Amino acid sequence: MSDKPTETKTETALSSDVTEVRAQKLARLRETIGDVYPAHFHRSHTSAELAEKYADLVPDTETEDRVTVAGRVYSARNSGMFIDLHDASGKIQIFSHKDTTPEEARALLPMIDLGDIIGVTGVIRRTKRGELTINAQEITMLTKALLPMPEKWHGLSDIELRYRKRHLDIMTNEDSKLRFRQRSRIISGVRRFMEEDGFMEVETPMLHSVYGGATAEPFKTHHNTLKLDMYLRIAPELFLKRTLVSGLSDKVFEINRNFRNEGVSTRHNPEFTMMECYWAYADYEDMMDLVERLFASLAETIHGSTDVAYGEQTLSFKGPFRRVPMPDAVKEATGIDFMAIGTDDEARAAAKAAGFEVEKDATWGECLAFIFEEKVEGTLIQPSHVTHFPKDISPFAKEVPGEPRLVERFETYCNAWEIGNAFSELNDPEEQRRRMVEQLEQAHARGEKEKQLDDEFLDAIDQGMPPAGGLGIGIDRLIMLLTNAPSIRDVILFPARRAKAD
RNA sequence: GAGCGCGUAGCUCAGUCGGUAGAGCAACUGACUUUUAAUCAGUAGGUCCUGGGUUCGAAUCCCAGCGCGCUCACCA
Repeated sequence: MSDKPTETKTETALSSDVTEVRAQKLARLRETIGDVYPAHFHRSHTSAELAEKYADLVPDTETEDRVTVAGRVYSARNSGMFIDLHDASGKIQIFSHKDTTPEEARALLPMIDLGDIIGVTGVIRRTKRGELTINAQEITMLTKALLPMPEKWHGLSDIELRYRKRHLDIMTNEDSKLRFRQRSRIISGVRRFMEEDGFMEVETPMLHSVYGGATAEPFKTHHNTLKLDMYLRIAPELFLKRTLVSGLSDKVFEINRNFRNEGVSTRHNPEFTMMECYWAYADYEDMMDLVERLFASLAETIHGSTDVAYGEQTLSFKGPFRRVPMPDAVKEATGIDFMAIGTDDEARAAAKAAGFEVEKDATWGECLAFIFEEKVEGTLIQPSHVTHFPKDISPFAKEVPGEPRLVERFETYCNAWEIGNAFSELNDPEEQRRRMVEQLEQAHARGEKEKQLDDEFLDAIDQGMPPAGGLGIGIDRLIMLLTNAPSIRDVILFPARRAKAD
């Protein structure tokens, strides 16, 4: 934002009794036990391993099995006699009673606060009420927490705090923890699917000296030694095609961040994760099959079914998805038959007559796309492929044979959001150059004077790129759908926020 | 960027008509000791987002700013 010096002031809680008390306890602990933040601790089991191992242990049964666990203290009852210890795998109860726990271990209890991380060695039993419990014999302070935990029953519910202090959100909100675990499984599921399908993962630059492959506002930065203005990439597309030209692999993909300097919303974060792939000797229909197989596989991975609940809807990711050409969809929704319209003038007139306010110089294709966005997009709830896009808004796609105004492109829609975009990639060097020059002129006319022609890309296409299908999937939105998340910020660990002025 | 809404204790939330702030959890002191949102008694904790204004008096009404949310625009 502004260029005032950024004070790296951490958001310490306001000084309160709570934090002062903890600081005092820390000081006292340092005096009595020495190292309050030891470097390592060996545990014998996680809580989940114990839950599994002792699943058949009946209530009110003791064992002689000595185990060691570690985790964060989430709650304490009966003056610390009962502690709920949480680790990443689950939780287990710790019991410290004068009959079973040595005095020196119990002496530590008053110094333990909710939120502290401790290690416990003791004997496994199951209580009368059925709770798997460790009768503590040794207790080790592993990390003293100086800040209190959020309220135990409601957790952290303030949305701003959940995004700004994600560690507390995940610490206390089970649904948030589950969602980020699912995110991880989805990302690895995409990677596994693509590799099993024969795609090779590659990494292309995120710093571009010429930005392209999409229409969007880039972030600008500068390389000091090279004395070079650079841009955070808005898309990896052109580098991936150059990789395809190289022959490194006939099937390449990349999962990584794109950056767009545009508005934020429940479906837009300035940096977002995209999976793009290019498949030599395939076309856009092959890419449709790929999308359907990928989505079904991910839904199965997460939900064990291709039916996925999102809000009030049940989305079916069982292929094949509905496939509808854009002109047909618009005709169905509005009665306007763009294929029967010959010129840009007639297209604008038809749009106007139907009550759409299109730009004065809008082309036939822009009118078609505009009406599609206005009338059709919002109705595409179940996964659908919209095919046959107008050429004038698709600079990288091949013409539909016999239909020079349309290209072999589709976008996959779900819940009215675009989540996939794919084409039969244009590889005719002369046509490619013509269309990119045209796009550049239009961009300059709009005042985007920094936009440049990517000569290195065009040079690579001159070398000969095999015919190929290309596809981009917005991974964050896909994760939203698969995890029933209402906002993109719910699936991004640390979403972009304004600097907190405090 | 625009419109609407929200901002009160560490956390979750009340706060009526404008009369100077409350509860639960967390914390502290103590009691109790096989609990599991443990229980009981007591104590402490506030820049009511910030700054102006109206008023005898503002958490409350008005204006501006900051932050957040939602919708729209740009975009994916």
